[in-house]
Amino acid sequence: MDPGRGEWSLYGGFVGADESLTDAAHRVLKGLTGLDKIYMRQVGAFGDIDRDPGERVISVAYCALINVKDYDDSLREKFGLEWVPLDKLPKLYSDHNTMVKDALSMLRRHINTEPLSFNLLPPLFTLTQLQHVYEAILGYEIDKRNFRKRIKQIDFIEKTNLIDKLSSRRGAAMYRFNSRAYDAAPEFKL
Amino acid sequence: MDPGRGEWSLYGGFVGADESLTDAAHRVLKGLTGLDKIYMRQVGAFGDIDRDPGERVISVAYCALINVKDYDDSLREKFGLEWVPLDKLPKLYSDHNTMVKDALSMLRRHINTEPLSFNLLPPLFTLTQLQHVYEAILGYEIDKRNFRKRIKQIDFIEKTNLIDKLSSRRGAAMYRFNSRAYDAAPEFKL
DNA sequence: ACAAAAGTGTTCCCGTTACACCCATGA
DNA sequence: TCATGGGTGTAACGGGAACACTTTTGT
Repeated sequence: MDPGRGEWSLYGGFVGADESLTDAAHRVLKGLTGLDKIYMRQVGAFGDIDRDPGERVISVAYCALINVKDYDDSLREKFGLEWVPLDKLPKLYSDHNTMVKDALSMLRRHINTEPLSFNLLPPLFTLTQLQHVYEAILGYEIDKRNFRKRIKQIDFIEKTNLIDKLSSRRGAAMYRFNSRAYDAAPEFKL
Repeated sequence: MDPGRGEWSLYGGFVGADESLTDAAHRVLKGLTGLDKIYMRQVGAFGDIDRDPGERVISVAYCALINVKDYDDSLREKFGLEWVPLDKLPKLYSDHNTMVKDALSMLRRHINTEPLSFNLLPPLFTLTQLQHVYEAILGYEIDKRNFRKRIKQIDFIEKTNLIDKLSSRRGAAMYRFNSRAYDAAPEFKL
């Protein structure tokens, strides 16, 4: 968002006396996007003295994954927010660039350990869509055959009988994240 | 430490209005141990509402590596502290067990990426000592030959001509961490 | 017919692991 | 001489990366 300080910044809020950090993060996110029950992880606490020229502020950054498709754009305009591609990220206010950097490396570290990707996809998705999510998060391209080989080994990504005819002439099989199978399996490694 | 609540807890302190989180962590550690310029990393912020039954407290946990040999034991008694082996760690106050767990997994994740180990060793050390540090942090035993093979590839761990005659009859070559070489090398991976 | 995306196996390479014996020395 | 820890090489394995062509169908 643009708070009028001459630099863009991440959106934030204050923690209420009777809510946890996690609750506060979800509250802020919900107010901003209308979305709830979302993948969200703490990035870390930022506590340099002069991070905010006004008063002393300690911030705890959180990282959430939301699908822009689910997002009500009128909220964006209402709050003066902009979506920015990571490779076009400008210099941000204070230490916010560090927050983004830390969040991103956390995402990359977790993508093979936690079912992140499904927060960015509709309930039914094609393997190509899933691969695009991986490539977006990792920042490089993946070999299609190797990727599909890996996915096939994961038992909580289920193939359905449905065919998506929108994205290609031939049609692509649609897959589904089976959260029941995921919860049952103690072995992570996506 | 034992704050008299009936449960052991980690040691903490409050952040001053004119010091950063990092500075506060170092200050507390120094007051407690006399040690400074120590490897220290933030573990995370802990913000549940009822973590402290008294008043609302948000804690930011830090993890430091200190060599007990460097530690003045009179400080320990003065503050009522105890060193506890991880496998004997009791149930701690509030969410402090989570802090320890998170700190440990962070250490394990970083041991191959950052020169952690040297904070736990004297300036000159034998390969067996270094291996013991690895085993202590990772929590399992490592094959001696494979370990030494890996270490040999690392150019910022230097063999010296000095021989340690204390730990064995035969004597073991002593090694040194070359911080100059480390800073010069952009490739991490210890 | 052709354009556009879906789908499919094999080979190679490299890093990790497993594994056992001789050496030097002080007591 | 023997007990103690120091020091060394090789073979098997497995996961990851590279790589190209056929299929389906709407236009």
